Amino acid sequence: MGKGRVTVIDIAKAAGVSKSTVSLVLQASPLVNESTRTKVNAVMRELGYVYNRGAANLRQANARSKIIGIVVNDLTNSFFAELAVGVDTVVQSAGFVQFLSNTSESIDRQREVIASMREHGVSGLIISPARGTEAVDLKPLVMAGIPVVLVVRNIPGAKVSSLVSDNHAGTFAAVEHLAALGHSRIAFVGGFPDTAVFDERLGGYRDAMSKTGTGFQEELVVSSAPSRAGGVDALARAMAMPEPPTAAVCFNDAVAFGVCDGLRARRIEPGKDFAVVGFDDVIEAKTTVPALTTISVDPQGIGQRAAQMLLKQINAGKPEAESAVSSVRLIVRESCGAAMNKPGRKMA
Amino acid sequence: MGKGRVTVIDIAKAAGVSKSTVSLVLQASPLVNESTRTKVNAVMRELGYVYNRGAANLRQANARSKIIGIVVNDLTNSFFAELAVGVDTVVQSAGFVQFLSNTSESIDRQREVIASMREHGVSGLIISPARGTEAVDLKPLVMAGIPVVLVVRNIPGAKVSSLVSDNHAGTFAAVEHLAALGHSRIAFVGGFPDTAVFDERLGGYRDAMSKTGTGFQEELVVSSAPSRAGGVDALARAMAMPEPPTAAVCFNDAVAFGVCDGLRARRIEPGKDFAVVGFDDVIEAKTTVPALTTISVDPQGIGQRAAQMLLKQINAGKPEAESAVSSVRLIVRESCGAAMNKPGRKMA
DNA sequence: GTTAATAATTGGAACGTTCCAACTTTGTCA
DNA sequence: TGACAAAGTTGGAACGTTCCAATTATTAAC
Repeated sequence: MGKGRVTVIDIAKAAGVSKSTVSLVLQASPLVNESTRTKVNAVMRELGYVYNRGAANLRQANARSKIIGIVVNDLTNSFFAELAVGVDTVVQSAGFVQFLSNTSESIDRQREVIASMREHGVSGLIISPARGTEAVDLKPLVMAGIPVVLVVRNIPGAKVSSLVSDNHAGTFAAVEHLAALGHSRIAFVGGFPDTAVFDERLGGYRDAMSKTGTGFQEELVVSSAPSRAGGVDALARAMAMPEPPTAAVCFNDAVAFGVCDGLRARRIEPGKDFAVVGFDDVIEAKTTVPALTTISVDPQGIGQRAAQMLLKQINAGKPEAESAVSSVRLIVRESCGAAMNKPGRKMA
Repeated sequence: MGKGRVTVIDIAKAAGVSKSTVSLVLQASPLVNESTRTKVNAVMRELGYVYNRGAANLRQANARSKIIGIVVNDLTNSFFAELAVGVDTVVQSAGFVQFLSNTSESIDRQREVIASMREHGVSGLIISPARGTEAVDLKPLVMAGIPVVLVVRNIPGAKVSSLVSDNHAGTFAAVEHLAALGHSRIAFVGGFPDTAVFDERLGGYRDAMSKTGTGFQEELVVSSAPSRAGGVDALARAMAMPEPPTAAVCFNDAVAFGVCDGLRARRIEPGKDFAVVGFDDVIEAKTTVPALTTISVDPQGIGQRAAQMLLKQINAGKPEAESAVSSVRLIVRESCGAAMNKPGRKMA
């Protein structure tokens, strides 16, 4: 039981050098003699020294800490969990460590969390903003020169970097594929209408419906919470129409799973009697039955790329905002009927 | 663009008081006059002051930082994502912030991550250890007096707190339920045999099989990776037996989903022709079709309780190790056949 | 009007590190 | 030999905060 913690001074004393030398060893400076270095390192191990980053980056006011913060709006959604894993892999290998917090779509919570991270001196932030976040909420961060990368949801007017999926292209491709399979009554299912992501995905759907000649019809858009339960609910409303759809492009995979659940409950077999396409390609998508046709956005990849963008900004010194769009691709599996013998043209 | 960051001294100067007074305001000390407090607060807001925790907990060597670390072995598993959310809710409301890292079952990574957290001065750690973690790996932490709560997996010999589910009781109840429904060939499916959790769950299964009179048979234990894919694989091996099982108690929900997938691929309807019971009660369990009968362990609840245990230790000062078992209960849904008319006695 | 108690405020020292400029030692060259 | 450079090493100051003991201002009591 050492009384206080062991410091560089203790090490210096025990190794018979000055604290300055110990500090140089810590920073792997080439200035220090090899034999001194090994001796100091030995003493550090022996005394169980642990580096105090707090003290360190108090002194070096210029270089900031080795912490990056990541703020997500719903960690229980596996999309974000995977995104966090992607971020973790790259920041970790750059010697950073990650602060992760979950806002549960609460703006207040988000404000607290970001404030707390600033207090801890994060070098940068990766944020998937809560619904309703405005450019002004990010103002203090850019004023302070803290690099920020927005992911998943962009915020117009905020002068920060962003990395979002090509939502428009995703749903566009999904509709084209379904049309090629012979579907014409294709619904757009799930998601909250007041979000940018919803607008983009809906836009891709709308444009593709127009282009393929079937035309866009407002009634085929059925919104809901972007969750499995929301999917079940939305499908019920869709099937209650006078002329129900034969296929659905879903807001995300969670909704798509819900749609499949709802179909089965009605004795309609997804992939056979009805085509379903998701969005995100979460891990479960390929193992579920029927395997889900979906738009792959590679959550881990996005996390990695966002982390790289952030590190670049941190190292560059001046935060040069940069906008990137992560490309997506359609992964055809069973739930759209393409992998079966015949496309799902016969309806219940 | 302020040149340097704004400090208490800047605030003091602008408000016409001393830095000590500003410090007292920061700590919400009752010593300071109300009018002074409001003036100082106003100035802080005006100048955009942000508290420097690094400097603060450098000075107060006794009270440690307001950071708690959480280390999980697989963040992509939604069980752990939910656990993290549970931890977050309670530590956040106690004014702490959480460091989250993912080890991906790598012992080396785990060591790095823990070292990094120590450097940042975490006040305590919640750890779901990577496979193969030994008591000696935690030694430095207990030596340093850093409170640790192990979750999910306990490590014998480590003198730290732990919170694990009552695995034995869970599988025991599952078997009893299936036996009551008329099953006798009940398999235990999935999981890696070299883990404590596996042993405990298998133990509950074994004891219940003996008690119900059907007896324990080694061949009915089919291990695999604890994932959806592992479940598909294990089921294939189980159905290849001369006398295949009519029911399965699965290592966890992921495996159970895989088993359902595998059954459907064989045109066997889970919940009707074959009974499936999972373990964990992840969110998807109740919305999937058929809804999964499972052992509820409430991941968020475990996270919350672990966080409470940790905070208690942090506040107590001396880390008094405490072992808790989180009780579980059987949630009967459709996949075991109980909610249907007849239990699944007719076999393929 | 003096003393005592209370309320509010304050300057300096300390926390553990890094930076800087200065210093010592050793080696090289004219 | 003296001058100079190179290689290592070093003490003190600084970073932004909190703690402590001391100080001043205010009120209460006699």
